Amino acid sequence: MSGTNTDVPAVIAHELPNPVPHDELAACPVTDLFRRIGDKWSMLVVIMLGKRPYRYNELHRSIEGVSQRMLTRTLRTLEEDGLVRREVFPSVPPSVEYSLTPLGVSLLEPLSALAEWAVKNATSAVPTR
Amino acid sequence: MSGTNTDVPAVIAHELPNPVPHDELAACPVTDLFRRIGDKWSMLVVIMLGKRPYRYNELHRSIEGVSQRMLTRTLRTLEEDGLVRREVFPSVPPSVEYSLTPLGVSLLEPLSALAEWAVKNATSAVPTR
DNA sequence: CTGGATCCGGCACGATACTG
DNA sequence: CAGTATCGTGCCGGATCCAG
Repeated sequence: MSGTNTDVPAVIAHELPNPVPHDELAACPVTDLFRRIGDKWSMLVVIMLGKRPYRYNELHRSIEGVSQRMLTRTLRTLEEDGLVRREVFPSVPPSVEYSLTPLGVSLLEPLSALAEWAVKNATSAVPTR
Repeated sequence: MSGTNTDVPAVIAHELPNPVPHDELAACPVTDLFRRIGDKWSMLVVIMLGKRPYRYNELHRSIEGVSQRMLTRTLRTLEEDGLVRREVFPSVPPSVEYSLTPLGVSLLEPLSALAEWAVKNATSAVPTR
């Protein structure tokens, strides 16, 4: 059973001796990560920006389905988390370019591994839920 | 920049010629995957079950923070998606054991890659958002 | 022990209108 | 072009009670 697994780290099976000091915080880093990029658009944007830098409306048109509001919010959050860099070029029509930071690029690799899995097993899973 | 990346698939940059036939469906497999396991507990459960099979309350105690409702919902969904297998043993106190299907095991690998990334970069990212 | 049923608050998300 | 402001809604998710 444990023959071909890749030595899953026991980062989840931690025990919390103190039943959460103040309120409740990110239990484990994995949970925290998914709370940040596990929303509807974040990883989409990350993978897009992994191919090349994009401008705002360019992204908006490419993703097709995201609202301006959510695209802006997603980009802001990713920027705050240090995954995306925002560059403003003071041209006559103002242009803003978004790109991945080194941290974002490093995230791209495990993320695309997941993406590849999704593509592979898209048909084998239940299509119509 | 493209030296050490793992050849990111262009699964996202598809174009939808028809602006969604009926309602709206899973745009791309990646989005679809995250809509399924991108919730608060799914990948937690998958990673836990990747270590060994668990019984219900065993899982409930291990994850520490999940409610019965959400644990049940999560397990049901994962089962419907073919990632988790549910076995009922008709003992005197009824016992149910959950384990990963082969599909679930295959998902575990890219998932743990993401998990490792999260652990590595947990400190480098913004801790207090 | 393994859940199901119900109530309910918060927020993720979309649509629309407006701005510099 | 690149956003911001506001409103409305669905459903995610927790707490609690109930059941086989």
